[in-house]
Amino acid sequence: MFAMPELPEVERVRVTLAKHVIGLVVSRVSVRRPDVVHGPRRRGCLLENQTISGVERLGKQLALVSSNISGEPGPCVCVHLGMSGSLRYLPPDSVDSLAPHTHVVWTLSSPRGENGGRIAFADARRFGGLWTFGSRENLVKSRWRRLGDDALSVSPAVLHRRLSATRRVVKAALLDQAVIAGLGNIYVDELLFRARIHPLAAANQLDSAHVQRMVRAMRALLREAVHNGGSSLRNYVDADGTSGRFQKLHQVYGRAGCSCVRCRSKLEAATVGGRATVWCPTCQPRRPAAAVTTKKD
DNA sequence: ACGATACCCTGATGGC
DNA sequence: TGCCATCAGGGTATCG
Repeated sequence: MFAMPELPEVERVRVTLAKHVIGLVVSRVSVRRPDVVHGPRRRGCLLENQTISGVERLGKQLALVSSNISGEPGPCVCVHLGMSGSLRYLPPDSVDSLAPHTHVVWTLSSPRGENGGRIAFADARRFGGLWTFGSRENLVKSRWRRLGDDALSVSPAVLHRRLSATRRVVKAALLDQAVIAGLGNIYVDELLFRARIHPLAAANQLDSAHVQRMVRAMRALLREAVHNGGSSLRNYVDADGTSGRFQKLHQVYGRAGCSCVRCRSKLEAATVGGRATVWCPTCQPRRPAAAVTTKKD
């Protein structure tokens, strides 16, 4: 348990960072730990002398998108925060020394050359990293092509199709970023609880009503989490250094053995898909379809 | 094709 | 107080 940035936390970083850096020029890049940077390393690949034109997100991954001085598309850096990564904006007047494990620092200036502050990428465990691309299009065509649709915008039909194609248990499938992008251990447990689906239910046994319920619960959950600044379990902060509050609203994650907020049953726990998993045995029946309809058995 | 497992890595935690 | 084993987890790789 550390920062664990999932979709809501990464979205907060995206918004808070974009607010400060769009339109600024990268005047210098300092790579303090070269092994966190993957992909081409030619000059400019880390956005030197480029203007930051956008900060995008797909699932848990971010992209700093640039354009050159004439506004033509420039290189692009994909940022994955992994378990413990952070991307902070440090304003021009900031006197704070860099956080421990800061691996890359972008120094920014306004188009007129005034001090524009800095962006700092830090990642203690180094499960995250940076990937360079010649253009945004290259990122989307290669690395991001391997990801499923974003959890905030996936349609029930698409998710249903993806889930129907795997015999894994639903929790394992939802954690797979190629199935759906953005969910991690916390939000999968929370959304399955809200949708009243057992984490060990077979993904390909869910009917369209289940998936529809799941998508509805997922959107509501993720939006609430974003609006609450995400979940800060140890030290997650957004680009401004602000912590989230959503951890106080978790209904099952981290509550193994506690009573269900809905029915007071004792929450159960097990390892599923290699991850600690908590659910309510009453609210989340093992066979969602059978629970109401089946008479004989 | 899938599950199980190991690995990467560091900091927080609990036991002694 | 201090040491040490344990745990946490996103993603990838490997084996069965």
